[in-house]
Amino acid sequence: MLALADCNNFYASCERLFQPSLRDKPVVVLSNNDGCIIARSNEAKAIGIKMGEPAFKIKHLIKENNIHVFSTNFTLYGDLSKRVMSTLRSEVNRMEVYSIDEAFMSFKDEGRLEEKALMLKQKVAKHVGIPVSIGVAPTKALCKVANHIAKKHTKTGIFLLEDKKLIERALKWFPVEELWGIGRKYVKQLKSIGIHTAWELCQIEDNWIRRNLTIRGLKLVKELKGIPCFSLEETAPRKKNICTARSFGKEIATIQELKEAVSNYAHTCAKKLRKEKSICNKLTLFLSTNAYKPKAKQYYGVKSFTFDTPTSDSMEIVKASLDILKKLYRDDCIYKKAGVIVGDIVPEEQLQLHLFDTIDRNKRKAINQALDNINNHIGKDKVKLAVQGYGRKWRLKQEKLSPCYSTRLDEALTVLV
DNA sequence: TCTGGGGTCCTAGGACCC
DNA sequence: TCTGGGGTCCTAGGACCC
Repeated sequence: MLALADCNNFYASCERLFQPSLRDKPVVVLSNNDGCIIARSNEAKAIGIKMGEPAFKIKHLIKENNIHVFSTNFTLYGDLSKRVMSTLRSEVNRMEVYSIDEAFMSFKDEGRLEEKALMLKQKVAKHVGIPVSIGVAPTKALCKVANHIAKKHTKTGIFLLEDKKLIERALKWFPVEELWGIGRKYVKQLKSIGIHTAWELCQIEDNWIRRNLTIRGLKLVKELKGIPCFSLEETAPRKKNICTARSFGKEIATIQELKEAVSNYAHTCAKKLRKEKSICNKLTLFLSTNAYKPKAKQYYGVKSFTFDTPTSDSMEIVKASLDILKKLYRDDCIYKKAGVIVGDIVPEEQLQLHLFDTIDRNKRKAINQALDNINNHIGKDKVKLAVQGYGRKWRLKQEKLSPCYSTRLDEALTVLV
């Protein structure tokens, strides 16, 4: 048996954790640049705030209902996620961290599965303070179903889906659009042929599923029938691509400002590569104008570059990005977004040298290591490349940013006794 | 009228996830 | 005024090989 633990309204719960007075209040968290709603407390959901809704469109609702708004604070969420995961890990033998707020765990056939789930939930609540729901079932897809039921239709936040009859009952009621792996397009296609529930999906012949929903759809159906097709992946596989992309706080037009933004994104990609002990062969840069301004001139530029020798060197990756930028830049456009993607990633130790390489790679490695060490010690980007600049204009808008309570000593909560 | 058979590798686009 | 970011997997089709 497997269990899926999923944090309830994770980002909203993180923000609330340090402001207990918001416990029963509507809370929302915004995306980067304070753009869209990406998390809602139950109270905010009840008011009718939708996921992904642009914040400016619901200003009136926020005001009328006194909804508490937060800018996204990934440092905080990342740290609390780690704490939730380590608490769960302390109680199970095998676990897969599936996302920032979800983990699959193996539950041995030791009976009393519900009690074990309840104990886990209570331990996380006590040690970290984040509410989780847990679904227990024989396959991952059924765990997703069980978790959904646990979250929406139980008081305990625990649901066990083991008994064949109970599984059938659940699937006959479970809407196809809530299934894991069934997105908007597939829902439309399925509904057009009269499939509305998970159970009905399971009645379709395999060939049709295979043809229309690909092999992944077929695996989903098998999992719903209790045949495991997705195994527990205990170690995260090496990333195949790493992307750093941002919309700018304000639109920018000059190549100088773009250079600053792009070199910062490129440097971030390089840092992420080094953290994973990976090197990349390929670099892609893209630039885009504001697609929400249809009257303005629209442009989307994208171009890739292949390194002769794979690298994770900040200087090399920044330089290559700026070379592409020069080629993509058009001075008759106003830009809203840019991004750097490094791909074709291999492990650092599999470095294939190039016969005519001109860079002293050992020296560069030492420089990058020193850079990372210093910045990890005394603060992000305290030492950086000059080209990264001090520009303010393109930086994120984060007007409602909460403190990094759990990762910065100077932002820790002050308690008056 | 009618033109083989058996492969691999790469990429773009589309679907999905959180 | 104002609309996120970061990923994966699958498939079809093209280019190429013998």
